[in-house]
Amino acid sequence: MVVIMKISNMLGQRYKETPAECRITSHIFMIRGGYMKRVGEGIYSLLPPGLRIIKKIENIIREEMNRIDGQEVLLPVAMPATLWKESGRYYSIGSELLRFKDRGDVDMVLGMTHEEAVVHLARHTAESYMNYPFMVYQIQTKFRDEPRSRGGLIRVREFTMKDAYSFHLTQEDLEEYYQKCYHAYERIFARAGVPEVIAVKSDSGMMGGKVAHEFMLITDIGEDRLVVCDSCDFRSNMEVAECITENSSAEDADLECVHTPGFKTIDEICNFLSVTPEQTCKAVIYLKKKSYEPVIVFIRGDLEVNETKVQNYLREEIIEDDGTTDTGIVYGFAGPMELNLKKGTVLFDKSLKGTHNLVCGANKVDYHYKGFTPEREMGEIEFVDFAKAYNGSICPCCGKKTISITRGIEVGNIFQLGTKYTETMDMQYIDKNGALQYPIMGCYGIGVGRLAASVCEARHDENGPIWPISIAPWQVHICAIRADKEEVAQVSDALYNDLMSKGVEVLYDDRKVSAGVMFADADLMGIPVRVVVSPKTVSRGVVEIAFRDKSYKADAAIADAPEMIKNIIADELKKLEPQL
RNA sequence: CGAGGUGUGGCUCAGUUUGGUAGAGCGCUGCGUUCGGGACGCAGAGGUCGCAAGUUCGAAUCUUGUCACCUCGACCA
Repeated sequence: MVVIMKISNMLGQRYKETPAECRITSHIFMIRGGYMKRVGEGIYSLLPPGLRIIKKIENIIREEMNRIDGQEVLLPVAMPATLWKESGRYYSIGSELLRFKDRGDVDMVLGMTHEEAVVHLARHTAESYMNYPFMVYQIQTKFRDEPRSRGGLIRVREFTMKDAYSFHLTQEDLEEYYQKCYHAYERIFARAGVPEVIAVKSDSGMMGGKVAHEFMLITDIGEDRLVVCDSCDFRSNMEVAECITENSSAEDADLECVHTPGFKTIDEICNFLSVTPEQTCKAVIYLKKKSYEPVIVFIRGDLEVNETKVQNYLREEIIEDDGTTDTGIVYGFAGPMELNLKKGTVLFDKSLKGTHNLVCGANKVDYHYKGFTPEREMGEIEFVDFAKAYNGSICPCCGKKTISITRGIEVGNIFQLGTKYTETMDMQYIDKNGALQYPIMGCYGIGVGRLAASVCEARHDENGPIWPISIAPWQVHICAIRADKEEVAQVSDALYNDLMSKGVEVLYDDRKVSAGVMFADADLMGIPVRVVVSPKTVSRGVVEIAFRDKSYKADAAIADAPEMIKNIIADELKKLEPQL
């Protein structure tokens, strides 16, 4: 890695104003600071400072993957579609998978993840049980043709990802290794300067498998909604978090059909009939994506439907009802009783279980029922958890009403995959008894650029990023104020050469610009240790050493400065070492 | 893909309502003065106003189409 750089000949410009297209902090600073430049939608070029951050994060990840016996490999970016046809994902994945043809008219894809490629690599290579377990990983470019990229490096189409794949003989062995990887991830995020990253339970989506965790940085700009308990360790992605509600103590009442002219929404009904949303049962309507058959979810009026749970229950995708299908539903007045569905599925959320005396639609224009008690009216019905957890709902772990909802950025994930890919792609080994078996897989990803942007989100002030020293593009930033003065140039040149010879990474601002410009740029570069050399300091025989986060500022004799700086860097790096 | 918004030098924007042939600040080049928190003066370079068609004697400005970007939603292995 290049150790030194002078700003006077470093490519890149720093901007005083916020570019119009940027909204979030990390995007603003990484464009303003000349870390990267946009090329197309969700596609960026990296300039030296940006690339150096990425490389440093990669090295931390590499060290931690090696610690848990990972073997680094490199899988291709472009590959023949046949591999993806084998696993079936060529057909099941939508247009996020970029497909194209080569000159010979052969179907090709750009890798958006590498399960297929890694199984191709490992099958017929690990044919004996004695080869197991093993883990391979790569740090490679991925391309996902996202419908909407955003937020600078937070969500892009082309990005660098560390992806690891482990292969095991038994589920127990996978689970043990999964824990190791979980721990390695904690070390990676701590070393990258964001020890506050938490693991949450997550949906395994279409990756298959059962157990999965996502590593999240809590921040308001995060795209994922998280459910965390303020009383215990419960942490989950909204997609899979169980919603537990408390029933009101309402008594049974007689069923009564009432005239509710034009009142369709829960608010209107509650207002008109003087009830609270908890005393209503609403119908939320979806369509099955393939068949366009309606799916009606009945749920307590104050709650929202968690669509991921519905999809997982139905084992197929649903979409919002766009109103173009003749479903036979009386919109605004749909209810569970006398529901005249031509086709479709009716589901009940468990928030309705054990409730009494609710208001619900009567499936007749301008009419609702009062006194609806689901189990009395409907007889045996299956109640399933389809609701979104909410602030103050009951924690599934400790039972207290201390659930709170926050947002987070997913910086990494780990999955227990199982045999989905080894089976579809026919990867087998011979066990002790000579029988053929499918190995069990786990997979583990970290988005490198997204992690860099996340660190910037978590570590900045109003003037720019404050990079943790472990991933800072350089460790030390020399500001030579009045570099046109002979004595300043001499001292700063000497310091720069001395630090370089000691292996310190130095960014040297040797430009003949005003102090204001220099400091503003230094703030944007966010380098943790700043050394100021100026006529004032030189005349006193010192240089000034200051931390970017303002936690330290002191003068050092010119002769002592290099050694002192070296020690400071060692100390600061040590602070980021995880406590095993 | 749905709703809303925006496209004018490298960057941030004004000018569009009411058509008359393009401006400011920052940045960039040169000279001089200044200089420990985005200095100042003077002199320069740089834009067929996203693109296309139309209306008009004349279009950055009006009409239609199209493309791109931003925000919210859908999607997200």
